[in-house]
Amino acid sequence: MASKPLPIAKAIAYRIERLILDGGMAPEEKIPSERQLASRLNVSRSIIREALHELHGRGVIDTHHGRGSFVSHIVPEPDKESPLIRLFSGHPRTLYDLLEVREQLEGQAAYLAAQRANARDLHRITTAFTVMEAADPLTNAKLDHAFHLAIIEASHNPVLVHVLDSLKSLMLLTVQASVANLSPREDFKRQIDQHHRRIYQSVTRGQANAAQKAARAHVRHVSESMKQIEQQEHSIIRRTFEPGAHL
Amino acid sequence: MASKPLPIAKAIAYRIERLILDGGMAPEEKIPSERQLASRLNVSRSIIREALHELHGRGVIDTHHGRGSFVSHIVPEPDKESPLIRLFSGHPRTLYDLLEVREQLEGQAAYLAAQRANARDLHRITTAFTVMEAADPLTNAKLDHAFHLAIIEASHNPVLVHVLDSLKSLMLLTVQASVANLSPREDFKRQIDQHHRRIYQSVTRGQANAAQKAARAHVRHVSESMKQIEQQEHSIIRRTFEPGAHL
DNA sequence: CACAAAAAACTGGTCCTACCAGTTGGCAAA
DNA sequence: TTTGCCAACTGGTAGGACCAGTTTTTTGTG
Repeated sequence: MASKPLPIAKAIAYRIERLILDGGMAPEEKIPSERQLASRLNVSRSIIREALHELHGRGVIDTHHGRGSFVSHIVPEPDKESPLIRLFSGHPRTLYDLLEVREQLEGQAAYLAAQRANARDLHRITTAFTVMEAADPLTNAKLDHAFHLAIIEASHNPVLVHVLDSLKSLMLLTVQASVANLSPREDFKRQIDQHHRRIYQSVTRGQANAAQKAARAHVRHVSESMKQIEQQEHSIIRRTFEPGAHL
Repeated sequence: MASKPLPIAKAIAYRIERLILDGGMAPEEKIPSERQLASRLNVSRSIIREALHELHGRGVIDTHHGRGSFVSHIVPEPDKESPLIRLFSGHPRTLYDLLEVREQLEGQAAYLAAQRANARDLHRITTAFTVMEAADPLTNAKLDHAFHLAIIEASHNPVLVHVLDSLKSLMLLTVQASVANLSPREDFKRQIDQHHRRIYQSVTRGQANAAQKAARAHVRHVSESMKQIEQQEHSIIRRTFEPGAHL
């Protein structure tokens, strides 16, 4: 009694989930089109559609007419007030709680990435790093994020990917502006660059412990810098948290 | 601007769900055949099938080849609990990804608790610990959870509390059974107790590093024990995770 | 050259028809 | 009566045709 002849649609749903998990797909990432999946998995498009509907029912993906299907993220958009969002907005202190947790998780991500990154991961990390290094400080925010994301995904731990994504979207609600204010300082940017290089080298060389240490130091440094900024320029961060703030 | 042009399949899924709920259909009750529904609701059978797949994904119905679809006997409670979370359950590998993350965060929680716990925190931790130690192994699960929760909350980091709570509820979906199988082993329980004591003492004495180390070792030990169990008793865990498995 | 409009090339959404594959129940033959 | 087979259900799969949004490319201007 090996196993019951599982219906293909269910099996396909399961395989697509695996594609999402093993592929280290981040939330909001686009899933191959129905026709692509159909030909790639050698089943009819009907089956793919049924499988996708099941996954949608489970809350795994979201589908948009004409655009495609996307991996959903844990923390729903700000529209549905998540208890978290409400808790966090308005309490600057929580920002540092967030960074405290991020320090651990980014460290672990770097650690695991150093151990598990495959050729494709290393290529993506290298690309992100070189692009980021060459870019001007203004457009740096997204590239910085891309670099960190590449490392996180290279950890091949979907739980880590999703948790850090949640934390990130929480931070976006609060800090993005202040990071931008942080960046221009020449010395600060140079320190950040040095951190990034240290992380990059450790990961690509497979030095797990060094990578973990570097990533933790990086987050901690950002956190402490923000604390200083906050003390110096009271208004900036506080304004960001103002109820009406829009980013 | 009444409502967005909701896709027919989604609308049909909603209508069928209402047929089930408003119609007061009992669990195990057969719902009309796909062809019947199609003609009665004036849509193609494809749409019906996609809608039914979505309902299956939500756990509302179960479908059997040649027999029909039936209202799921599991309480279709308006869960609202974990949306994307369900992606993780059903993939054994993710369990260890989860534990991997938990190891870090429980460690950090213990570390922070050792630094920040106030008198009230210490009292709660002590109470939870003593109660747990005196309890019989059967009712241990909840007490164990209470103990860990007390420490996590003593970290005074709301982010940490929330994230670990999410992970915990994830694990409950998957492991509870196997942990129950794990618990009876006398030697295992004794080891666990020793871990708990080590964590307890470190936290209450304010030894942050020791607390962190102990908490990490604890989670890692649980994880490795489960791996062993999995190898020994292939069928138990594997069967639980089988795609077609119904629990 | 720059830029906006049009067109092609995507994406998912719906319908259809035919056929395969399990399940059930009734009817006929032993 | 009992056996066994054959419809007539049920869901499962395939693939084509077309509609309806989105994105990208091309093209026709200014």
